[in-house]
Amino acid sequence: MPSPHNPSQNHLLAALPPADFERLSPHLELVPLLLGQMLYEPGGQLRHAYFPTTAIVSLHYVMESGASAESAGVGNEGVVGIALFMGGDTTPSSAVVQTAGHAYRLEGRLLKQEFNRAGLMQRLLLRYTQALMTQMTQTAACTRHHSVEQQLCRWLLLTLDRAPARELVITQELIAGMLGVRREGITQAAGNLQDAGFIRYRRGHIAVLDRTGLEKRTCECYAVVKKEMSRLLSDVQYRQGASAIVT
Amino acid sequence: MPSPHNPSQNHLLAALPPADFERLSPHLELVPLLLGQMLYEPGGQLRHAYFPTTAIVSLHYVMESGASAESAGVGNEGVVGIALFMGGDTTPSSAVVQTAGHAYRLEGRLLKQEFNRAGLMQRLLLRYTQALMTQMTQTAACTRHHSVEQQLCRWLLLTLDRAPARELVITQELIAGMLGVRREGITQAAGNLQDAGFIRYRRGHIAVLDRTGLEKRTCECYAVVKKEMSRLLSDVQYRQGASAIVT
DNA sequence: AGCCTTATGCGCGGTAACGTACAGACGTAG
DNA sequence: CTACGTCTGTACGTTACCGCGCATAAGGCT
Repeated sequence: MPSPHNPSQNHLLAALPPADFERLSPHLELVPLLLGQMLYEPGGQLRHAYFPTTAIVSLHYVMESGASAESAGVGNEGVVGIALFMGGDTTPSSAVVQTAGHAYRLEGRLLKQEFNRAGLMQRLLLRYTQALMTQMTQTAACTRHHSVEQQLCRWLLLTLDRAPARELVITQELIAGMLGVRREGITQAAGNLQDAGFIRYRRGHIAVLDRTGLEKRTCECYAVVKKEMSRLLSDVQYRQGASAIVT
Repeated sequence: MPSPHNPSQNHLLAALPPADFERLSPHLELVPLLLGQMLYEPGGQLRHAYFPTTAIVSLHYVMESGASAESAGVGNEGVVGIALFMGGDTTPSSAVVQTAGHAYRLEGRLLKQEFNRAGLMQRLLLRYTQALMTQMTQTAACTRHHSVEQQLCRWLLLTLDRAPARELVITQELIAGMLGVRREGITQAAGNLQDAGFIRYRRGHIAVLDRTGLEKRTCECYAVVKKEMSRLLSDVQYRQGASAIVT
């Protein structure tokens, strides 16, 4: 009986040609990621890169005052630890597990090595990084010009796209931390969405009932990020389909 | 009598070892960048990369509503056209000249080629890209949590660091567009700073009289970006000093 | 079952920034 | 040197979000 876990659940890993995959595979270690766990601290030396499968990780900056704001999220479409191959080795922002689940981790040294082969993995990582930048830019613009409710819709949709189920396990308090707003602001916005019949929630669980409704209520930012992601990573998604064979 | 312009005025170009520089140098074309000029449109194919010397370029996203927000600025410490070597070829955001001046431009194809040599230029470009991401993250957080006045201070300082003079040529209207706020908001904040004796301005000109004052009045975001820039690009700055010899 | 932690709901006053409208002031062009 | 366009100052009501405080309820734990 095979494990339900498989590196191909991560799109980047799934997109690798067999030869590259075989080379990395022995070094991929399945690790559980717990809610709230900090994968790396601001300024701390990165040891591993994480390729999420079912987990979702949030990249964000925490201010001196304790206030915080997410700049981007990472799910099974990407990897946590960009700085390893970008050459900075660390960043001033932190990576925190936003949805518990699993990831495959790889020693930083090996990721760098693989990157420097200048093969498909390098191309994938660079294109993924660009997608990440789009997310960051869009987050900044959205923060500036859109309402909390619109931002909540955007966040729910982006998270849902990465989540294995249609129910998210997260408190309003945590969502508030991601968006950098008050908890009460989320309570109110979520209340509106529930009244509209788009979502239903209870103590740390949010079920999405009507995706289309959320898409209508959110701002353009969701679509921009989504479109750019699929443009940049389209071949990644294609190959992911093929990965079932490998399994 | 030599031209006052020199590729080494751009830190990335200045940091190249002579061999690499000689290879690129014949293809570097000095171009004037006019205020408001759009170097590339959202989604448009990038043809050239631009290495600013005296010009400053703003990367920002323009919403459907016409509202906009800057995600990062690029001066002589960097390059405009990251997407060329990241593999996406284009981005949903645009690049607009924020301070008129000059830049050296290089055909996209040649930049890609140089990047793929996997030499120092690649390392520089990647580290610069990481610095850019820090700027984006910080902009998002700053937008969320800090006042218009603090953001104005941050913006002035970052711009000043890239400007050749201590007087900036820009209207309040344009600054408002960068920060994504109302023009009146800038008028008010700038008025405060002038009353405090930190700046003096008149119709499109802003002279900075007291840097230290601005630094005291701004938020932590300026320091974070600045520090990360110098950490990631320290050897770049070092070599820039040496470039005087080449001149 | 009952308790106790933790998540959510709600109200109130405060405020920063918005949208709009208009007046003055600068400086270039004619 | 006059006129006009552009940039800046000011003032209004409006709004979204904040900060605080507390009430209520849900659900895990013993």
